[in-house]
Amino acid sequence: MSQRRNQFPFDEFEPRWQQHWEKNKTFAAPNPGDKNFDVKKPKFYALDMFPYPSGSGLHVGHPEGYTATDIVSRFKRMKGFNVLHPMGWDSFGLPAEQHAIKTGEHPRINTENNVNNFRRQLKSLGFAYDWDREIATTDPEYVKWTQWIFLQLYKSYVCEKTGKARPIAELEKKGLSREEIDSRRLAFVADTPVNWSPDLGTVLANEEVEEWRAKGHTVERRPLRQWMLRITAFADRLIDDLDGLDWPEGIKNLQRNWIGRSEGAEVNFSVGGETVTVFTTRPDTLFGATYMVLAPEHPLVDKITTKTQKKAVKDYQKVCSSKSDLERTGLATEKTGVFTGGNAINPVNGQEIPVWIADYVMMGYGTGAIMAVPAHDERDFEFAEKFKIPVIQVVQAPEGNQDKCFCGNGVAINSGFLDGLSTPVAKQNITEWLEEKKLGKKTINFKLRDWLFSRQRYWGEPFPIVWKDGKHFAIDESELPLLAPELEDYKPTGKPEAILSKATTWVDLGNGTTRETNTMPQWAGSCWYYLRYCDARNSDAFISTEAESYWLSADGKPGGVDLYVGGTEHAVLHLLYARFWHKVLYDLGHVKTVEPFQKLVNQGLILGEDGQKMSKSAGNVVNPDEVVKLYGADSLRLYEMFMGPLEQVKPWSMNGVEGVYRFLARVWRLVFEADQEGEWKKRTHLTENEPDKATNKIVHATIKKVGEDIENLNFNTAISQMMVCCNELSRLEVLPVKSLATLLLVLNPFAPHLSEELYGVLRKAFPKLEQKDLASQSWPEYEPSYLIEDEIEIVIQVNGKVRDRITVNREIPQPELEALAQQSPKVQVFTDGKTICKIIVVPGKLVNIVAN
RNA sequence: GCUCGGGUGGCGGAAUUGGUAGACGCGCAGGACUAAGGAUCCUGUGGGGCAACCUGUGCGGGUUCGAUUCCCGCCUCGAGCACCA
Repeated sequence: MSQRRNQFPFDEFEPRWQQHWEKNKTFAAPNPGDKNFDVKKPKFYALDMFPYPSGSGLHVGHPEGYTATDIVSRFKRMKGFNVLHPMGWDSFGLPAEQHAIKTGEHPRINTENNVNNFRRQLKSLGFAYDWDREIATTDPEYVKWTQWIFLQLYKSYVCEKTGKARPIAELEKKGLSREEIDSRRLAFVADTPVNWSPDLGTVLANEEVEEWRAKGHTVERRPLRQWMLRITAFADRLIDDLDGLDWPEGIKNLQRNWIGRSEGAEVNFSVGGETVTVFTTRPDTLFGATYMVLAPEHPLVDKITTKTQKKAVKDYQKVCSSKSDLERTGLATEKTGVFTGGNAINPVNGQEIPVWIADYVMMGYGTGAIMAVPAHDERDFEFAEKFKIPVIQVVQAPEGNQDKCFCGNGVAINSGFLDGLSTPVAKQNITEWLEEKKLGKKTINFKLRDWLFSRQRYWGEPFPIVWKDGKHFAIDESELPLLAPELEDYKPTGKPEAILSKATTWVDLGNGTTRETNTMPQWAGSCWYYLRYCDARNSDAFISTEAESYWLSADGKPGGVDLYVGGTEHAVLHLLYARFWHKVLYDLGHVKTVEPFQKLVNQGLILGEDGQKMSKSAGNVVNPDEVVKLYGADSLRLYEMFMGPLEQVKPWSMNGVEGVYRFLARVWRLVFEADQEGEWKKRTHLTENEPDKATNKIVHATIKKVGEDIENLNFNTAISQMMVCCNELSRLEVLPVKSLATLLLVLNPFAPHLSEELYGVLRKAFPKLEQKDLASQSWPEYEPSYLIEDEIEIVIQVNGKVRDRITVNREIPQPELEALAQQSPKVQVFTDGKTICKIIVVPGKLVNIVAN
């Protein structure tokens, strides 16, 4: 490749400005109590989802969201806000540990290297972060407070009356037993079936299983003693509080769906002396129940099964237990099941119905048992058809509905005292009836399960817990942080024992006391990092009351972070977990907002140039370092914002980068021109004269448009407007510096290096200009009168089609305009011989003549 | 199957309390400058037609003086969820 000459010396001035900002701490945000804190300034908290510092470095998806928040942050600063715009590292995680397994090197070393590389890359893009607030979830000082928050969960329970988290000490005062108290903690131990991977040496979350299997790891199900967090106690609030948030509707729906609230009733059936409770959302169809199904693992199956069916039932249970949840539920396969031989008595009419077991009923949802109403449930219908079980209609579908199996609302029939009632009324009536007879009750069920919180890894926060005589105890807060000991090797044992159990001297505290050896999942650190940024160096508390009140003040809204930008991949993980922790901290009085993130925006994925997802195997990965080297940081920033709407998925294009690079070069050449030797020399066409009308118009239209577009996160159209402005200024023979300086000022949030560099030159040459960096200046006000034209162009339509355009005075009276329109020869071609029946005038825009 | 979000030139995209479709950029074509241009500048660029004009925002209807925008019915792409009783 031949040598290419840069169109402007970004490689020289970009690093220089980055050092300038770093040295002057230009973007340091003062906290309440700090010397330069101005209490009159409103705050703005712009947050990026902090990255996991992987070994492969930044990819172009990171700067997309980061540039968006950076532009908004710089803009808000200019608008007089005290802006919190921090960055940090989600630095616990499996890859660093796998590196350690291979090399024997402590994961901290690998993590630090990666963090250093990420920091270098981010700094090379000129983001206006307050680097004094940088945090890493692996920092001992950070781990300390993550563990401290865990202890708050451990020491809390949810009051049944208020639904709020309360200190566990209240239960101790009431004299509850140790067992009762432990069973109510927000952080508790339970034996539960989990996904265990022997070669990874840890349990995995359900949603991680597929990913690791695809990479060739084995994952099996087995019951293990695990730490859980009682997120289910917050299910209602996690759904209800979504309403007040400025989040994409799609993400809200994902969370609602994930939490999965459904209202219905529990109904008790009697089966051979035992009571089997089922959950249904359609208690109104109780008269139509023609059989019952238990999950194969249901504890009552053995008691119910008759002798003759014993073998068939056992065989079926065996087949089911070997299937994973995914195999059972993944592809909608044909219904299977086995009759237990037992019969249940329908409480509403005393009829006997057969009890089956089938794997389409899950032990983990509801009560693990259902009443089957084949006439009004598709799954039951399918099952009943296959096994020749009767179908009884109990809901009359509205007129015209021909479905064999009708699942909607209608009118109850064949249902005794419910007959004639509409579905919602019937539901209510039967539920009241069941409650009266103590045969059931109104119930709300959730899909959400408690959060499996322990991992058997090394590279995570150890639990601040010790064990003695089979009981767990919190360690004293003064002992935090509790750090993991050094290990000889990090290889998994292959047994479902946490890897920290290898560190016997660390584990064994004598007197029969041992440490908990599990560690927390990566989510622990990301659950509260947005709080720590507000007061990152506080060693007395995870956040001070003053910092919390100021930075998270919400002005009546639920959430405190003003803008949170990141990908959709965390929709039901991080974003749900963080909301949960925040609510616990709220209940316990540590924060004053109910929600953490008021406004959330998801940036769209950037695809490769080929329209495919970027991946090493596809060979379409774009390296930001490479782009910065060829075109500069400003070009990268500007291109990623110019590609299209922030939320949209869009493909990369190097030609597109070239396009914005040319635009920046044109801005550069408003100030500089190359002489014979190719050296950049300041141009002589700059003037202190007042701009003319047209120049004022475009410049002030740009101020207005760019400001509004930034507020609405429409960066692509803001850039387009600045291009138009630059093009117009390029055409001027004499360029008023005043206009140019304004363009540079509005360009500054987007292309901070180039704009500062050029402004630095201007302000030296023209002492009348503001003698401050652009970053320290105020956002300009636009002058509305400059935007008004005296002469405007009016479109003239005949029957809705454009036939002519005329230029008229802005204040022209309507009758005169109508007359002018009709006089147009081009219009008359289409109106001749026709009757004009109507003239529609849109002021300032068009005239439509209706003729036929 | 359900939920959400899309479908506009050769490409990324702009415009919707209904009012000039295609801003801006890329690409392409022609020209200028030049020893040279893969730099820069100028001009053109949805399709058809020499032209006047005709036509055009996934498809089919509707409302309207006027629809990319609103309504009804489809097709299609992407993302997520998926036997949740």
